[in-house]
Amino acid sequence: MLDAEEYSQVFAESFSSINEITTTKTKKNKNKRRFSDEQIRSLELMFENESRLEPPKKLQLAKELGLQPRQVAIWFQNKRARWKSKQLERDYSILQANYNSLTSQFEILKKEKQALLIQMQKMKDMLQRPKEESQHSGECVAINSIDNESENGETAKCESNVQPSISMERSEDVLGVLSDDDSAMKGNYFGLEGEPILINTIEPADGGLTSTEDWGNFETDNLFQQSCSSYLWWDFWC
DNA sequence: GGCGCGCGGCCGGTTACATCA
DNA sequence: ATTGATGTAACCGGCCGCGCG
Repeated sequence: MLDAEEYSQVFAESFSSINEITTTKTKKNKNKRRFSDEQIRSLELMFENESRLEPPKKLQLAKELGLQPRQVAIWFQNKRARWKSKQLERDYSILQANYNSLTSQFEILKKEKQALLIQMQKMKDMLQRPKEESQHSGECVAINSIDNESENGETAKCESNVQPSISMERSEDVLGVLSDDDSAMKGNYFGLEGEPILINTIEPADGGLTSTEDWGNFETDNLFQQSCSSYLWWDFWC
């Protein structure tokens, strides 16, 4: 804090050197004069080394620059505030870039998911067709035989109530999960579920997960491998 | 050891002024 | 010459840590 003696010293100096004072007035006695370029350079240089000044250094710097210690202290306070404000802007830009990157990645994933759903539907139809034909003709369907053999250890009999291991009911469950709202999937893929881990997902805008280059190398096989270990609805593929 | 008190420093916000387009 | 925007030195009030009695 500025004591009375220091205050009086500041004002005495300010009012005595009229040529350096642009204006002197106001009820708050604000006597502003901008620091010289040389003073600013020295202050900036010191700030780069340490954003907080030890009292002895503050006194020394003030003496060297012909300023009051109080002025140096205030300059550092203001500088820290300005730096913090700038830093916030930088952080915001990075976050925004990462968000945009994640959004585009998610859109790609969504399209891929749609393509997979269509593919799955086609396969489902392919499975359904032979079953219907067998019901009409009374013949066994090869796929049913294979499945029953693998489960029961013996050749399956041609019974209409025998269900394939890949049941349509289950497939529909799978589809049900898949066609559920995107937010669940989004959360699982991007770690948005539960406690926010925003900081952990942040990557530099020029690299890491968020880079389009990496995304270009993204392989769905890896996705399936990862998913198989944690998502039951991918059992179908495993 | 816990407490109140004064002091000094910092911070967020604000004011008043300088500068520039 | 005037004016609005921007930058900044200085200030204010509140908070916190520290030393001391």
